[in-house]
Amino acid sequence: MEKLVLIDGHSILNRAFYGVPELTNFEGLHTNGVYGFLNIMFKVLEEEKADHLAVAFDLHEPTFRHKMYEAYKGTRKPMPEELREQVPLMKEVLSAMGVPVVTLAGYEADDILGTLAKRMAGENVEVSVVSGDRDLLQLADTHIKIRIPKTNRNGTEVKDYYPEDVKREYQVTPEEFIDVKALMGDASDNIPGVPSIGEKTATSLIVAYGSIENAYAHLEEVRPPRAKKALAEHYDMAVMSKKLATICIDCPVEFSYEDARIENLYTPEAYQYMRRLGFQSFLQRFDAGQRGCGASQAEEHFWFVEEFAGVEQIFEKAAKAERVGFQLVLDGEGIGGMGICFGEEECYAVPVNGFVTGAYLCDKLEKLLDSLSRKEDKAEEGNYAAVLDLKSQLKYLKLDYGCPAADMGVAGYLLNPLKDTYGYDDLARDYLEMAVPSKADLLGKEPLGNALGRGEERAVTCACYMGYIAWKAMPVLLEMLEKQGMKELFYTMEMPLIYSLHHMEEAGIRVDRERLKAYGEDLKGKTDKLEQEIYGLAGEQFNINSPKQLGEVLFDHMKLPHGKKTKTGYSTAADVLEKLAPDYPLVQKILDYRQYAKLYSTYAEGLAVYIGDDERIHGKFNQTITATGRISSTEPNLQNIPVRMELGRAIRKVFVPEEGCVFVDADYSQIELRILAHMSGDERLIKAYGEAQDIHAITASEVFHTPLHEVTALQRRNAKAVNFGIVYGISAFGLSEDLSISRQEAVEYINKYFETYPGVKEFLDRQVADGKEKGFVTTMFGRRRPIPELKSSNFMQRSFGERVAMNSPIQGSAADIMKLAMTAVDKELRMRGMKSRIVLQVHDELLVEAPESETEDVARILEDKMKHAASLRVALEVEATRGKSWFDAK
DNA sequence: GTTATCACG
DNA sequence: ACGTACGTGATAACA
Repeated sequence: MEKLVLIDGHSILNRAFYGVPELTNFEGLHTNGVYGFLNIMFKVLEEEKADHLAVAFDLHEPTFRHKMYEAYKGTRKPMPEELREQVPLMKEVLSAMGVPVVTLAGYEADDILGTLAKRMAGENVEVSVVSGDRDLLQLADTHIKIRIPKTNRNGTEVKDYYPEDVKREYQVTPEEFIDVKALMGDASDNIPGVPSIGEKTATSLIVAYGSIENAYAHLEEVRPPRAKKALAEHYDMAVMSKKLATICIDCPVEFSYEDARIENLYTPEAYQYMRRLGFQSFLQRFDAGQRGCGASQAEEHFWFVEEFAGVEQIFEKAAKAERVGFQLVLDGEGIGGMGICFGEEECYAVPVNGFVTGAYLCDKLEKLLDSLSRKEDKAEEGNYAAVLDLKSQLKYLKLDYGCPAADMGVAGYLLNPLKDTYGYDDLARDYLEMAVPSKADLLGKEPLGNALGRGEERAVTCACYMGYIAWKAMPVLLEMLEKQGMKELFYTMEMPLIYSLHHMEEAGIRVDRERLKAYGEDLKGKTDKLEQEIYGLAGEQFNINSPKQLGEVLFDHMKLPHGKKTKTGYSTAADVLEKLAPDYPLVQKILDYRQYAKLYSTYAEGLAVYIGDDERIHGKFNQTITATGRISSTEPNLQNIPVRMELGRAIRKVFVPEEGCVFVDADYSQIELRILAHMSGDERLIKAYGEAQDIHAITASEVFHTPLHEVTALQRRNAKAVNFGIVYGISAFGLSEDLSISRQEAVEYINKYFETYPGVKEFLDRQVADGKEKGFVTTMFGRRRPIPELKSSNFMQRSFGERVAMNSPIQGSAADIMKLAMTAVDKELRMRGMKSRIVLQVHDELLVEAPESETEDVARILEDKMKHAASLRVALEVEATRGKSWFDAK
């Protein structure tokens, strides 16, 4: 028997919209409803093994049943804009998949579903109706199953109703269900019902009499008296309600069962939609052959070359090309091969094999880049070598400042820094409108190098794409950078930075293994002792690291007053516990335990595994992660080593320079506030920096109209908090939380600040206004941060967007300046042939390991290059210190 | 894989 | 009324 699935379009889209967290694609289009809808649809189709599918939608014009009832109409909540925009989109996506979208003027989707379900069930077809609306239960029949998706925390579960299921849950048959609903009414469907009759009474009446009409015929017997009276007085209303509640099962809808046959949902058109909407997880459903467009075309010209002579030939030809794209295969042990491309029909996958070693490939690539940069008829400056993830290749490829290779991943990052990855598949999708399989699609978790060594086709495809997409995307990306005013940023800031970061990673930082071990053992002792004391005070043993268990012990068992709650239970965050600590020694011990446990697991234990044979940690510094342009640090994170608390700060004693060396540490003093002064052009703030040592005190003096030397510690602290708040995108709530003052007081502080520095207010307002208009904000150097949240109708989202609009230009400009400074320092050290090396960057701080003899020069270079990395209307101040450990250098 | 917490600028 | 400071990454617990 054939199976037909009918979906209630609006109902499922609505359900999906509210069940899936906010989701937008790169254009800022809301996509969560469509995403959730497709999820439900795919799930149902797989479960049902259905061979036919159709989706019914309401038309927007008022429908028959509603019109008839206008007088009683309550106001239906208007559809939020974020959902409204997804309705036509949803229909387009379905059409692209070849799924019939059925509508009928004058009828609701319910009626279409009812009609089609009954019609097809009569034709010996098994029907499933998918809807979030329980009204549909009246349609349940032997061959009609009503399916209602429910979202719980394990995802979506679908509940099925045949007539007997309806009876079990509601005590009435599907037919009788109409009468129950008519009696009780339904505000959201504009069904008035009978006053004073609710669900309970309605059900019992229908269970007893089977229908409204029959109950009325036996009016004298009807119990309770309240129901009898109501039915007697409002019988007309009940009958009218029944008409409204009855779904039409014979409306004149045209429907071709054959058109609803599921041929192939995974069409090229549908694939384009999935890409545009950013639905990565659905892309896998599309087979390579069905992707269409450029992909298969290109694959015809993908070549596998493993013979030495063949590889030599490739490099010969490449040297004559006007543009080359390449990427080394580095996901296994060492170099596994490369992908290289220099024309639509010139894409090669080369494994390491025999004479073609990793060293050989690197040598050839280095020479190729050199020869390309010398060519006289070269195309535009720098536009002839495209790479992906250049930094990771520099370990093998000895390239340095001045090399013409341009990293297309970094280019992609500048064009949209909000993405997670910038692989060839991402670039192909976003900038070439090509759908290509990602490395994970082709190989899963298997290293590409291994598969390439065996000459597997999937590996050849992957390696070729690495070169091909770099090659093909380059002109597109560069043109977009140019148009968006980021070409200079790309070539003069980001490309050179790749080498600075590589040098820093290569240098690594020395760590005293033994001292770290001792530090860890000390912490272990402290935590063990505290653990026992906590069990003693709590009167029970539990896992202190589990917020759930801790919450239960503190707030359920011991009945301590609880503060905030998280969605899963009580909050045990530090700020909550700190309020309790003075009154409960146990809580103080828990706070201490937390601190020690954190230091132990994340720093003592966590760092140890990264110490290499050279006694150094070579962490990664990532260039394409943050939304604002900052660098991020991973494996391990060296940008969050403790400093604020004494015990934590001590760990910096294990970061030490090489014998005969010292650390020189230089950090910018309040760089973000200085940038604010510059970008806002506020004369008073600029003047303050011209004179000031202590900007927070000056701010306090001006905001509170107090002579500078009379500023109290409290006034200074408040001014400092306001300064921070301004940089973060001020909000009265945030400031009041931070200072533990009332919202009203916080508002006053902010107002006073803005009165004092009106230019700052204008600047911040302008960022928000510009951001709303353009969809992005920019740094001093033209770096963009898109802010789709500014368009949201959700207050919280939009407010977030406004704070981001105020913060990003400041944080991002500071990041830009530090990037310039880093590169300048690194270049200078190298140009002078010095041994000193930058070993860490912590946003506004550079740590340099310097031979004793170079110390003074290094300090001068750091101060000079950092101060003069950018020219602002206020001076950039840099503080340089020295020490025999990172701890001492602070 | 997600959540809560906490380390840094 | 809504429920927040901006930007990160690592860990442990828990589903």
